[in-house]
Amino acid sequence: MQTVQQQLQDKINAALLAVGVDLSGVSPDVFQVVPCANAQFGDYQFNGALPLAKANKTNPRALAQSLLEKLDVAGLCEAPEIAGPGFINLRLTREFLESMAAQVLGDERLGVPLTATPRTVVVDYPSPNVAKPLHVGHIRTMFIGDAIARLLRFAGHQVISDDHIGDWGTPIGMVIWGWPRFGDENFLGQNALEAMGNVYKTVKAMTGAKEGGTLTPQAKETLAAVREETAKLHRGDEQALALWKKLRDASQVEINAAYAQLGIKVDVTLGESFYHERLGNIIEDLKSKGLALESEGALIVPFEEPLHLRDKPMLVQKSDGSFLYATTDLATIQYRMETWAPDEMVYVVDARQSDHFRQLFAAVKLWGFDKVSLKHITFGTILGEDGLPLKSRTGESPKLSDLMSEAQSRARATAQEKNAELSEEQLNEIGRVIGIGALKYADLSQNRVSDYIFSWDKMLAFQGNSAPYLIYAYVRVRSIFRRAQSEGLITDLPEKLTLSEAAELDLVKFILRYPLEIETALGDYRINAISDYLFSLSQKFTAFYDACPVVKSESPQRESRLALCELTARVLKHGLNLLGIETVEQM
RNA sequence: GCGCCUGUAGCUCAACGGAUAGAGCAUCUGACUUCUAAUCAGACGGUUGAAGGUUCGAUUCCUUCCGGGCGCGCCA
Repeated sequence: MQTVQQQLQDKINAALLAVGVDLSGVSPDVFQVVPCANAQFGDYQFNGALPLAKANKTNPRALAQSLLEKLDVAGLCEAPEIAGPGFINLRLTREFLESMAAQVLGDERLGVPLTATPRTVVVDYPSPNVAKPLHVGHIRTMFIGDAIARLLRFAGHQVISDDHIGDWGTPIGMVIWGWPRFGDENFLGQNALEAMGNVYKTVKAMTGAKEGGTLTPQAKETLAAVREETAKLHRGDEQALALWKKLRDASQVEINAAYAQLGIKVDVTLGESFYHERLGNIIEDLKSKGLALESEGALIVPFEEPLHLRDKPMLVQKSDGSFLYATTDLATIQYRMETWAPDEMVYVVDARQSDHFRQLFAAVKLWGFDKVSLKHITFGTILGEDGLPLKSRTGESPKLSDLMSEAQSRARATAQEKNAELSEEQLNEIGRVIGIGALKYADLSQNRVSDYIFSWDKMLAFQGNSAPYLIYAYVRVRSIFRRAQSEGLITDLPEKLTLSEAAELDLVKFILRYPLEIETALGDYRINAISDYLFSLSQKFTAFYDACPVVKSESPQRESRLALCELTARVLKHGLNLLGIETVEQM
């Protein structure tokens, strides 16, 4: 089905054609029909008359007037109006809204069209390092990455979420070297990530020990030993490999458990180690193509463009012959191209790695993969209360597992306090859904590019603009339906709604904007467009809930309001699902 | 030094180049014998860091300056 915006757009386009205005030299997004920011002007507006007037050497109001004469919106809108300097304001008719709402209700996709240009997209997330514990700093890649994957899938794209875990670099080398010295075998079985994280932190501290600004002799010695241990692993040394496998598998179990608790779904897990056999060939290939050069004993890929990378080459092989992150990333891209031939790869990674990805993407282009679109979807850093980034190695950042259990127990306690009729089982489920949902919402409702300071109260907010607020709106609908059911008032959904109150009209109009919000969010992966929309939707529903009795109203208004409730609930549930947030039936 | 990001209400944040810059929290006033008050109605709160520029129109784009964060060859 066509969205409201598309229908209006078609009418405007036809009018533009009929008037014969010169569209050249004006950016196409100027012709977009958009929702009015302020409802007092109308529901949608067309602002194109202003820029077009200039190109056509006329005045905007006159141009808007001639457009109006050719604009046929009968059946959709009331008579259009020209306002201000030349805005054309469109107000949808009640009849149109009544019939559109029923159509959307009958549509599995809630009125959201499938993309006209499906792509195959690899989404790279969360890609944690197996040697370090998961802490709150990891939630952004998990939540944002997962939401992007869900959003793309819903839009009709082929998505492969690929967890590129860090299991072959220096961090795991540190743990392998340190394990016989500081490792706790018993603890490994109980909490692998923490057991390994402890060793990692110890070794990291040892290799970083400084005196008067330079590394101590012991630190240098340890660093050399770690490098040798890592090199042994990469050479295929049996002992190192056996220990590596044991440690990696143990931490993978825990990583998987965390994903399961958080509802993070990855399609494939292909860590760095998966690519190690390719690395030598890649170096040879880069050399033979003249892309890689020797510099200070190491091998680099230099760049001519972009300009700021001119003095910033990408290092692909260390002077001791071992490989780096960048090398593995090249291999990963090669593998993905061979295996899935994607149109796009999306890396959901902290903004601090921007330079690395610029280098990588530039190198990949030189290397010959110039068709695939490579995107680094950056996000801001989560900072500690001191305003500095959380660091896993200092161990001072809250652990992800603590955050999850705190969220769930607070949500459970609140539910128990609010509703005495809930069973133990229900309380546990509500605690889980609301707790995890609140965490996700706190992160996803924020513009992804900005940093934020971690705060328990912010992450676990249960009032106002928060997941519980949205889920509560959903629960209220379910509650109405339970009541209606018990009173025998459930009938087939009406073919068209019967709208009279301002709150009803307002709600319907907003529901019909869902496709537009999905489109906005997909534009540059701005997930908070969805959360903002859902919050406003919940506010509008609550206003309706307060103003319009449902069960106690008379037919056909009752059926119409039930339909409107159902529609709201479905959009809410659907939108929350795109964010990876579940719903409950009662709370 | 170079590069990227950022500066909006007391706090945390929104705002495809569009009309009177919006929410939440906090503070204050009200609303539960009512389809669940994890709620609602209302009040208070702004020189969008500063100055220029482009535009019919700038929180949004450009320039400069000021403040904050991050990154910059053998880590990932």
